[in-house]
Amino acid sequence: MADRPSRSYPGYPVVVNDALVVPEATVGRLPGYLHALRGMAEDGITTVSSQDLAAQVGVSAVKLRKDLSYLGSFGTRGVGYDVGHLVHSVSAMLGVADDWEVAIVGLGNLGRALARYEGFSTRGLQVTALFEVDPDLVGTEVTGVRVHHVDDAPTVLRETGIRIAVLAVPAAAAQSVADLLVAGGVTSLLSFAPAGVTVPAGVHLRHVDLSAELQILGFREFHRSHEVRGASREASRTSGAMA
Amino acid sequence: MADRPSRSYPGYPVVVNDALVVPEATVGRLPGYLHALRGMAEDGITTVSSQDLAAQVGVSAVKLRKDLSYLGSFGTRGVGYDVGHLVHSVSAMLGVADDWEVAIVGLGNLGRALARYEGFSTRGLQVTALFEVDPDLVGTEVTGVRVHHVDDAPTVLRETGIRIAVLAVPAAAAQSVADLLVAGGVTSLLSFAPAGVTVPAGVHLRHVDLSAELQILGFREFHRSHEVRGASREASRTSGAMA
DNA sequence: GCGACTTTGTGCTTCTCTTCACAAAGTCGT
DNA sequence: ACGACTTTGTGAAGAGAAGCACAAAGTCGC
Repeated sequence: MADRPSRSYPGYPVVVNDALVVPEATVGRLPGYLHALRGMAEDGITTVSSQDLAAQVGVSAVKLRKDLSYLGSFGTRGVGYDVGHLVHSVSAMLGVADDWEVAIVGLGNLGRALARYEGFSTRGLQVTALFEVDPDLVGTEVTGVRVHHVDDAPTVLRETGIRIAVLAVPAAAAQSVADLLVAGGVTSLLSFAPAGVTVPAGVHLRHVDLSAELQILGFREFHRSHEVRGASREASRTSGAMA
Repeated sequence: MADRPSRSYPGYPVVVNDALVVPEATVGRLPGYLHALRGMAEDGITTVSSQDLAAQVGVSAVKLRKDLSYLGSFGTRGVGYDVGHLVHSVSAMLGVADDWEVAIVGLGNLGRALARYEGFSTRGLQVTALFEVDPDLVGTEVTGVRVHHVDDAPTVLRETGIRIAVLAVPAAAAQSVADLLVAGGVTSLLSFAPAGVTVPAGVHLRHVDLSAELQILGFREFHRSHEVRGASREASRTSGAMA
């Protein structure tokens, strides 16, 4: 316990010269684990088996264990994992310690909804800057946060040092706004625009297309004639935008 | 390719004995292709190369070609693809012909935003039913659609035959509401709840966790010390210069 | 009509993620 | 203390997706 920076292990790599080797897929599931774990902690649960936690999150137990193994966190065989310890491990890995400041660009239906979404604050995310083009909105406040003009984004972003931004603008404006954000020093971008956005290497881009999600479901409905997949027991399919 | 009787005929579904042979990953990209193609069609563009289309969507050209090959659609070597034909092929594959009716459950920030989102209609999706628990909202209308009480979901869904639903309720209610929807005959579910939801086999579930998306970006920021890995995974369009 | 050039289509390789099988390590009842 | 039972951790196998290289098939200029 205490601190164990290195968990040297026979074959499996966790740290290679400061570069973490955690599979992309695993990272995508960590937030889910953390959320479930926190809920458990609040309920006073101190120990949980991979079986139970996995069921709650909706993944297989083996997958969960393998994921956790990358964190170097240890459960106790025959018992399970210590919830508090796990919360700590996963939080540390995700860097939740620092609250990340996030900017939202575009205050249409979606942008406003995101700005007001309470779910962020409890997850270490703080919306501290808003941008719009509509002059009627610029200068106003949404949930206590000032709305800037999108043209001022580079300046404001640099001043605040915000590096994570959410793109909730129309498809047509997506690319140009993205460029503006990158110019402002943003290095992680979450785009909701139904359009392809390209960014310089080094900038992380994730894309969530709501219409596409539904169209994919429509596709499944359309071709509903395959009982072959997955079959039995809990069929929980998580997916976000993957890139 | 003269030697082996590959697949089907000009431009049509690739269905083999009821079992669809289009990779999951490909399906996930089809909506993006379709969107870009429609834009091109509107601009009067009649022909496009895999190179160009891929760049616009943000994937590699080879990936695009392979994806399209599953549709059995044919481009012309040395020229490219016929936009109109491709729009038709992809639409047919996605089943966009029929407009899918979609129900939205939960009219919080996110639910309302989705209900008002204009992007759906142009993509073959029609929001035709809304559900809430808040008695103040039940009975009202949002963008011309009546709001029902969530308890009436099974009935309403059965009457309307809606099979695709969007879950935009708090985490705590997610599972029970999902059960209700499934009881109403929903077979495809898109959940925004930050909680694991399990559904019976045969029901398709997709999960989008907005907080998780940002947390993943936070993770990348936190561990930004690894510009090593293949650098640009996406086609990088550095502002200004060309490669 | 012919050769240079373009662009598609795909077999094969490579890589990543998932699943399986099982040993290791611990608990609990008696 | 011991043996039955739980639950973790992980090597190895399997599945799926991505990328490379190249042949096939077409266009265009002359």
